[in-house]
Amino acid sequence: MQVPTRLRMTRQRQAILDALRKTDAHPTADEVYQAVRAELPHISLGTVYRNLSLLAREGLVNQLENGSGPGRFDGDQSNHYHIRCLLCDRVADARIASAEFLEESVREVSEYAIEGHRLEFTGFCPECQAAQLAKTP
Amino acid sequence: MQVPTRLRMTRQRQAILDALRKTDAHPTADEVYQAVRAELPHISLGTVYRNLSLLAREGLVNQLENGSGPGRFDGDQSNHYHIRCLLCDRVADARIASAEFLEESVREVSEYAIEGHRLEFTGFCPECQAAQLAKTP
DNA sequence: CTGAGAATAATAGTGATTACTAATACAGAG
DNA sequence: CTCTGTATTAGTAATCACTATTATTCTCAG
Repeated sequence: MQVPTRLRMTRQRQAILDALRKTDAHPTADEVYQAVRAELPHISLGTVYRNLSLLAREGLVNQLENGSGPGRFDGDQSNHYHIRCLLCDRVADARIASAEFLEESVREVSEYAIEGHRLEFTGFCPECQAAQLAKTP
Repeated sequence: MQVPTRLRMTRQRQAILDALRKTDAHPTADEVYQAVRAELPHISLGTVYRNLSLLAREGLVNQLENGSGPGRFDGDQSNHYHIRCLLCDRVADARIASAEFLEESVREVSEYAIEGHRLEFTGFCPECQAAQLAKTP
């Protein structure tokens, strides 16, 4: 996928994009900032925020809708749902089929012009399950 | 539904709960604050926030997962999904059947202990649709 | 190469929410 | 009903995530 000619590719922007594509975690802006600082120690947090939303607008990355707490970003462009750990807030991919058909049901009962849906699963990640078991034997 | 004996029912708490149950809108903490001030002019915004999350923890109200912007609350205890207007952020109820069966599909492809799901629809409310039409004839 | 305009670093500001603290009010015991 | 202990409150400060501002620097089309 080529960056549109409108968008200059600066070292900072490239580093942010690389950092996101390198991981299968779903980092927050601050985590991206920490990661990119290894390469560009003088990068500004504002630059990370600006470029993440810019790249999201251009469709090069996805911005996850956050239940609460800081927003998270995903370099994986294929559309898929997410599972969020209720204890550590870690996010993993839920590779199930799209549930777009639900929108049709809503159109039948609502005056709204339905455009899309957000679906996220909640639960406990393997690490936190293990930690819970260790605490209560 | 009786409040657990642990929870004192202060005038402030009761007013917040009443305000939420009286409306079918899905007000933000600040909107609840404005509404309750009609009755209790000296109530503090912090009190509203504290009681809303307390009532949510006790299961007396629901806290909507906010995409972005301020959180919203719902006095309606029956479980149902929501539709959010992409332009004005208004929230309406989407009275379709629960899609709990999706969780089973996720359990098959994930190590996470799935506990629930959050589903929200997005679109344009009747008011904003009309406004859009008026702008581009 | 070079210069116009886009992007950056640093910092200040904003909006939503939470924390703190001294004062107050609720609810059960007497 | 009054007393008393603790939960709760009002008011304010602080925090958190993010956005705006601005002077300076960097990119890249020509």
